[in-house]
Amino acid sequence: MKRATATIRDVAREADVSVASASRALNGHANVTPATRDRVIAAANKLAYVPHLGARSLTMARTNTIGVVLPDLFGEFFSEVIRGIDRAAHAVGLQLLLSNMHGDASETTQAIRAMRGRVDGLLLMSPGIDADFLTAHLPAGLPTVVLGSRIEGEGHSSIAIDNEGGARAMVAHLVACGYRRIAMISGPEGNGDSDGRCAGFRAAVADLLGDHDPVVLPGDFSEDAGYAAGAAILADRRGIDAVFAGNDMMAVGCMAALSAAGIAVPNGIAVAGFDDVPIARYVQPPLTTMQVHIAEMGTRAFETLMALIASPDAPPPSPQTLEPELVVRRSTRLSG
Amino acid sequence: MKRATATIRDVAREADVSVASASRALNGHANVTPATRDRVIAAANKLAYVPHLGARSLTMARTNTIGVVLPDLFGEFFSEVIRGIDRAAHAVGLQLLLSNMHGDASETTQAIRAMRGRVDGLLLMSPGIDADFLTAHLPAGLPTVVLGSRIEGEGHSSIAIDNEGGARAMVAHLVACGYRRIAMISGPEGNGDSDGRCAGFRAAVADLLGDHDPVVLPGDFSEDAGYAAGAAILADRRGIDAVFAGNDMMAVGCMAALSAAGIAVPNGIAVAGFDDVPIARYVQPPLTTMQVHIAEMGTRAFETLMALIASPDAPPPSPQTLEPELVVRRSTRLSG
DNA sequence: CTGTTAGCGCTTTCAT
DNA sequence: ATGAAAGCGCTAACAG
Repeated sequence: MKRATATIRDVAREADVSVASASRALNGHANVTPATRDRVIAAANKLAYVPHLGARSLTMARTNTIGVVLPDLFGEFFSEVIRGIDRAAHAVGLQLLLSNMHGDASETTQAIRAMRGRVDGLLLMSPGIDADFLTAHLPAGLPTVVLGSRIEGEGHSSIAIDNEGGARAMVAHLVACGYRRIAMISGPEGNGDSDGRCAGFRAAVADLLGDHDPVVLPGDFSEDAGYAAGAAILADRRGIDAVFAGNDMMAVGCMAALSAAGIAVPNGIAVAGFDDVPIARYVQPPLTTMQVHIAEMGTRAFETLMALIASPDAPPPSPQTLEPELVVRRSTRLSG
Repeated sequence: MKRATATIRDVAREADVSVASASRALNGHANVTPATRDRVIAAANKLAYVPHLGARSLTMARTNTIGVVLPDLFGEFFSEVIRGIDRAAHAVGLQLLLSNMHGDASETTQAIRAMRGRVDGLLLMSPGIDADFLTAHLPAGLPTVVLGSRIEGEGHSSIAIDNEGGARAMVAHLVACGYRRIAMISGPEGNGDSDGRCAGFRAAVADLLGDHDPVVLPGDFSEDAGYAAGAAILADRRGIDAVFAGNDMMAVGCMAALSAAGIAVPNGIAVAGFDDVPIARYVQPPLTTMQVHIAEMGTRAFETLMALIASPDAPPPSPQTLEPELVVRRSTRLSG
């Protein structure tokens, strides 16, 4: 015989008061006699009463939950964003409704709709999202901030990594180290991060080295792609003395290819990455990379969302940007 | 002027039908004239109607959400469990309400209570949880399965890693490689995983080597602790020819200490870890370790939960166990 | 096939 | 200080 959890009505009856009083007592409102308050508390304990938050949300039109929809991302990134969001959410007592979405944009729409009535706001990260998409698919009046993509339209908040600036910084570092012929390994075609990094790279090599037609090898952010690119460079070196991979995993793969061929890093060819995943400091040699403060992106996105929720008629929230930070390790430092 | 999202009533009015018909049409029930169905759909589109899932949950007494409360864990583990859970949940269209909890057991209680009325079931992972705790703090009738701890009491489901078996397997491997004096670096005092691994280690060295008083150095699962333990071994070697770290990060730290002192791994001293974090394959030499199928633990936990939800009066769900798998890399293979 | 009615569990005016 | 009643948005009998 499975007895379901007691409702506030059971508590009220047990304490011999109205549900109204029970509610007031349970929520610590002022207008309750200490006596009845105690009776209610006692009854609640006796019945092991646990409030039904779903019902409460309905009446209060507030869920104390924020929705998080993320693409199906690989370990590190995923957990870091969540950590950042969670840290901030936890501090103010909010829960996270997660919708890790695999698949395409239509699934994003689904995920967003599934949030209606279950969250007070939305943190959204999905490739290839723009202002039009948002106005088209966001339930009216659901505060939302977009992560990872810069949303230009008004009325939408976003926070993104400055990939372009990061790439420029890396090229500057490489140039400062004395490298003169820098190749890049790009990420997946059409990927926003990859595009930004490539653009920054191109701009920087043009500015700093006068190189208007740098070597850019195709990649897809995987270690294997990095390895292949490394092999390609070995096959047709073209004077390349440094390679800037669009992310760390490709850099790692590239280094493996180089080292398999007996080319020393950084003395033969320098290698740099982007992201600063944990592995970066453990490979041989440790990898120079652009550290992205992923967790902070989550935290700041959350805080922006809180502000949005607090004042729904807020001033136009300009897109925020997060600067990656250069981390120099031995993969680019010319020794001797 | 911020117009809130339309409700089903608005749709009904717009389509000039009752809310009942609107509801039926929207949910694709059979008993609706195609004509009215179309009218309703049209109205819904026109008003950009998005159903309020919170309200729906209340009436249906089903949330299509499962709660996940996890301790505040470090990257890899966290994201892997979630990935495993999410993969399975996504397949059947369920959402995840996350409660990553920092802090102590009382916070666990909080987190659990906060799930009432918002989820159909609970996946719970929290250090030091037992059957008593569960019966005491679980809202009545909330199906729950515990991850990472073996719950012996009846009426509760659990799924845990076989730490003891894993440790035994590792010792067996080490012995097979020819190592005879194996030290262990333990995890944090009182940690369940650590305790299991140490117990397995002790049992195995006793069985296999007749060593009833092996060296066990204190650690806390951190890389630094591993380094310190490595240094301690160097300071007082006692004939140790292999060290089994309670997790990979300590193994990595230990190897760093050894290599800093010029001791070769594995020829001077072999090192093994536990977990198979991504870093394990990238350190030099690559680390032999016990691979734990974390994502699978999540998936299986979820499936167990589904079964629990489907048949609330299920047979006694015996605690499940997940076997780690030996992954041999170069940190333990005697060369030549 | 369709509309009316009654809740789901909770909070909150509005009287008393 | 307390209770009665309305209602959050939706679905599910129950009648027509």
